[in-house]
Amino acid sequence: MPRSGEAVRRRLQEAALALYCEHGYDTITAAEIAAVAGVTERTFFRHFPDKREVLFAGQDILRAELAQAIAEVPDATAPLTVLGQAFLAMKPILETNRPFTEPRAKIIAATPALRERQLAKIESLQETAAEALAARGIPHRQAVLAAQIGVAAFGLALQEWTPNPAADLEPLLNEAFDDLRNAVR
Amino acid sequence: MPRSGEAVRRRLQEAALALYCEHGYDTITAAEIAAVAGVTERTFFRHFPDKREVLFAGQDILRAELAQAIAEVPDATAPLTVLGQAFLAMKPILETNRPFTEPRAKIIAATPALRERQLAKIESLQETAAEALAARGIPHRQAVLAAQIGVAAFGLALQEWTPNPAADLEPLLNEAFDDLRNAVR
DNA sequence: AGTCCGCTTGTCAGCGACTGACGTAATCCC
DNA sequence: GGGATTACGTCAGTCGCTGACAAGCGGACT
Repeated sequence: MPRSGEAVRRRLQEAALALYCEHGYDTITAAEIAAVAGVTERTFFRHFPDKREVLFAGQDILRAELAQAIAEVPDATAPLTVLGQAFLAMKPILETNRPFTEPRAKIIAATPALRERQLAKIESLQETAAEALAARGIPHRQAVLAAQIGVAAFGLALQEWTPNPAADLEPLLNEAFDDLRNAVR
Repeated sequence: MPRSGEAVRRRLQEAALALYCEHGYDTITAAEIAAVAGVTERTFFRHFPDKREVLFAGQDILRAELAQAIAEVPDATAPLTVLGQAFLAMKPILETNRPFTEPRAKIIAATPALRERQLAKIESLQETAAEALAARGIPHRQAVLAAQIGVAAFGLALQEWTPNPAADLEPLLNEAFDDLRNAVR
């Protein structure tokens, strides 16, 4: 695997995050990001398919981790409890990326184009969750529905966890799942 | 109100739908759509903010109808049953637009950029549903959660209703809500 | 009737996102 | 050490989208 190019990629991500934060997503051009990273606009688009995706790199890793976490949950029949434990198992990864996720969330919330992309990422996360649940023997439709609800609860918990440095993920996650269960009645 | 311009707008929508269907979203340019509609590319972008939005016009109307339907549901404490009845009340509107929704759904499903936009529209539908529930006196967080689940069930029912001309919406809706309730346990 | 006004559209110039083709320097592998 | 990847730069071009200005058109007012 090419060890080179990885450094450029990281520099592009950091430059993009910093510039987006300071000047807003719309006013920053891809050429400017590339210039700060010391490369050309063309190589920016070689590393990322478009100007938005530079903020969503690592989503593939997250999906893979979630799939593995779901597969590794010890036997629990209820799909939602499986998801709850799987999400909790991803805590270390989330904490590692924490310094990036907060400014990232701010720009995304302030930029409709980025919010759209994020919704697409969330949907793909739902799909992998559904597949991972199905692989555990849960019927297709039920897996899809549980994934939808579970990911929604996960997002709700993250939404409160992200801007709050002192908060612990576990109680927020439990609270979100409980509220979701109550909302159905 | 300008009665003129409305005809151009409709022609643009129909031309876009037809061209997208036949040649795919990506290969069709805004100028081509405009040419078929008998106008210039510039006026296309005067009627629609971007190339995607031409397929999602009328979403504002749908949101308004949903808000009104939720407000008009006779007293029912459980937010999910309110939503169920509200969705059912929108049946006539959905059936009116039916000839357009099926080809539309096909292109959207085949085009990631359009799928992203649709997810954003669904999110805005969730938000209006949450607001309408809150206006009924339902606590904020509970309203948001119920809206999330309810809209998900609605989308599930629509997904089966759209490609099936003979299907009735009501049983599909009930089925979706029931499955969702069961998925929580 | 004539004029003024608001609205819609056409035209033009221009920026930024993105892509394909081609050349080049560094790196890897034998 | 030479050939093959690999990552990048350069160039040219298309398309999405926007601002500015002018032109036509109907409706209102006198």
